[in-house]
Amino acid sequence: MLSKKTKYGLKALTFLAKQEEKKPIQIIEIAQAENISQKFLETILLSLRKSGFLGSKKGKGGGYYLIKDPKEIQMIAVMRVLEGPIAMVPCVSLNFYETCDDCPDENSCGVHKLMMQVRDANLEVYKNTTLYDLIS
Amino acid sequence: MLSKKTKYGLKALTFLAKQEEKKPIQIIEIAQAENISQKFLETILLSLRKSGFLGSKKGKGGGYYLIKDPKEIQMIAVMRVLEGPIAMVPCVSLNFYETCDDCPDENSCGVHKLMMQVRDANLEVYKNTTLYDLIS
DNA sequence: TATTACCCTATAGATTTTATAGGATAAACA
DNA sequence: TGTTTATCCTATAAAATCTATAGGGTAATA
Repeated sequence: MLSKKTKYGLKALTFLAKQEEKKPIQIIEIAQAENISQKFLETILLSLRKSGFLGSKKGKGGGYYLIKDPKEIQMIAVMRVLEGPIAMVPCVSLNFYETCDDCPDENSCGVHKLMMQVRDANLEVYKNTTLYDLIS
Repeated sequence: MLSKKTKYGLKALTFLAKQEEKKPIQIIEIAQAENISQKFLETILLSLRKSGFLGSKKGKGGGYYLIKDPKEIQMIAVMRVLEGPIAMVPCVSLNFYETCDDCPDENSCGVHKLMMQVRDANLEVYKNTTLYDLIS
């Protein structure tokens, strides 16, 4: 299952990407438009800013805005920040690799084999999709 | 993340598929070979039996065994039983479709668009992989 | 300096996952 | 026929994770 965090994060990003002007948008405006709890969204946007996707401005007229062009934002990077590793098991993760305690030999493990294929299929999608693709 | 239930279920299935003779194998033997809690595995095997993947025999000499040839067992069916829907959001699920309360229009929803592609990529893998592929 | 709106961490509440308990049922075999 | 063996089945406890909120801090604007 996709977490609400990821879902809301993606919705916020698409909302910002759809803006004509690139001026800051308030959290509350995004929250209302996308039916998201404002406080929850606040923490999500914060992590997106810390990850380099968003910029922010404080005070009156403040809010969040996209730093990069939507065409330059790959879903693979967004998903890793919001949802975590692409792989469904750590033993096939490219960025968060860990051995399984219970598994004596990865190469003869059927789960490993299957999950490698699943990982690759997902990587393919996320690498070839940008934020722009989601709004067009 | 892949749940332990799914991981253990897949391991049990591959263990059974690897058997030369197709006589019943006791839960405890699978549990020990694959480092799984016996009682937890018991509930997993039960659901695999109820779903038609396994047969069982009670009493001395009893245990679980595969009903079909590993080449006839598609991962798509196994995954749906163990892990649930393939789709990451109900609004793109083929078998468990539900609308999102928060989303006024699926067709203009970026999350929907992305998750359709992810679903299709995963379906492709799970449909084209059999239990036999995992042990060979 | 008052107001606005993001910053940040901790933690409460809800849900799901993981695992166990404990007896019921059925088959094998002496 | 009675004992042993091993699955059947449901409820529930324990743990982990996800979702959401609280509540004050900080910086920018006017």
